[in-house]
Amino acid sequence: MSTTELTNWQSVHDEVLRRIHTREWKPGQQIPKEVELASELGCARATVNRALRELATAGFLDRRRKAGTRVTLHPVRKAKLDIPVIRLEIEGRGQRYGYSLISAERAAPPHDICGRLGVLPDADMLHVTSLHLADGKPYMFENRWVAIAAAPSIADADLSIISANEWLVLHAPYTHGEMAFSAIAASNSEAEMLGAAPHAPLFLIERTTWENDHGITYARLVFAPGHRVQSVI
Amino acid sequence: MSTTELTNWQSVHDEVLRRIHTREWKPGQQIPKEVELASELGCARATVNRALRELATAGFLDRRRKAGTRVTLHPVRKAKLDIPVIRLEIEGRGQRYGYSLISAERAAPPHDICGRLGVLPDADMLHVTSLHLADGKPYMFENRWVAIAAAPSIADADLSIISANEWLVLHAPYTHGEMAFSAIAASNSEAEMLGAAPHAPLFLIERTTWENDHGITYARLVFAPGHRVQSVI
DNA sequence: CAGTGGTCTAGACCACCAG
DNA sequence: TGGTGGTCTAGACCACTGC
Repeated sequence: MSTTELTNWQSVHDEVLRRIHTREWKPGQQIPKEVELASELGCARATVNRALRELATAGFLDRRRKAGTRVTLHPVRKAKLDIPVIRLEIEGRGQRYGYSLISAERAAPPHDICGRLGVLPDADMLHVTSLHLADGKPYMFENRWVAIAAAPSIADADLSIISANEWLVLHAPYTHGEMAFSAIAASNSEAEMLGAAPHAPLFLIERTTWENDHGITYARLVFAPGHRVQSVI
Repeated sequence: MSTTELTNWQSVHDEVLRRIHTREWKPGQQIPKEVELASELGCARATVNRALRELATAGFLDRRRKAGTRVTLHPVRKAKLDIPVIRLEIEGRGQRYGYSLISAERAAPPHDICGRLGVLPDADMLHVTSLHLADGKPYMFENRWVAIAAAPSIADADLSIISANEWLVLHAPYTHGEMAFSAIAASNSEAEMLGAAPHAPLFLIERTTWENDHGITYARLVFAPGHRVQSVI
């Protein structure tokens, strides 16, 4: 079938993807085992393994010991979304980044924040609101709660110079987190700050991060009208 | 340092992540080379390589030949987002899936669709609108354009039984695509169909897919009020 | 139980690129 | 141009799981 030998994992990867795509191997169908493919293509089993493993992670193949490898029936495509620091996101568009702190004060967390982060109602927390600008125009309004216990030195940080977002990235790495996208109607204050009409549809990102099941921060990011988040599939 | 030997790539992965996280290895700092780590941890270089490669893909490490491996300065976290077929998305929540075709007719594509998909204005296209239901309630309104040239047999499909979404997944796999999220105000027709107030903020997903730089379909998916897309970081 | 994928190893060669 | 990561190989043992 193949006149030339495929001796690197990328070409094996591409060849297998081609066979899936051309329906030579149909959804649900079992494909040759690693040893067979290796001998057919003229390479080591480890090479085939590497290629098939990547395809399995990408959702094209289902692999199970003893049962073999099959083409996924309902491929669940995975979108990959890069999440840079806001400043870099804006600068990456070739725009000038601006930032202005609105408020920063210690306060007891509201009930819903406690639930999200898993902290006690009497926890010592920092409540920060700020506005991020692109080319001088409002870009995003940030409303954030930080558990001081998880990042004590933030109490000494000058958040009028560095955004809480960026400070946390530098000083309080998280082990895992959640992100949620939705659409909301602008509140009066949000509308005013972002230069939007009251009740205008705004894009909202909520982000919660933990350090080993220890809540660090919850951020509510409201974007100016027209904001789009793009992703490659 | 480590009393026990780490002989599998996952433990090496975790150990390296631990050192990054505890600031034993600081952002920007160069970490030991593969051979050194391998001998320190008591495993083969390939094992270390596997672990470091995964960490680099995840955005924690920057690796370059000759320059060595460094802890990423501004880690760009990657959100992973699963994109199942709508039916499975709804059933996955334990809800009953419903579907109703609203319209399906051949038509010349509007100008903006031509641009997005890269097809000619006189291309033969199928315009499909439909409503997806969860537990009998409106869940998402789908407005889709399909290039018939890219999937000829869709002309024969009975789209009142199987959604265009699902038909395409089964019969016209794509090689790559784009997805964009945003917030819009409900149009009158959208509001009526989704049971929302006029001008209510709605969540919009636009999805465009290609097969080797050959446009297949553009879909505009408007979700019922309150829709959230969640993702793990 | 036996077959398949998952992984580890030791060694080798190569590609890239910083110095 | 030499050092570092990227990859391939042949062989081995193991873990899971369908039969």
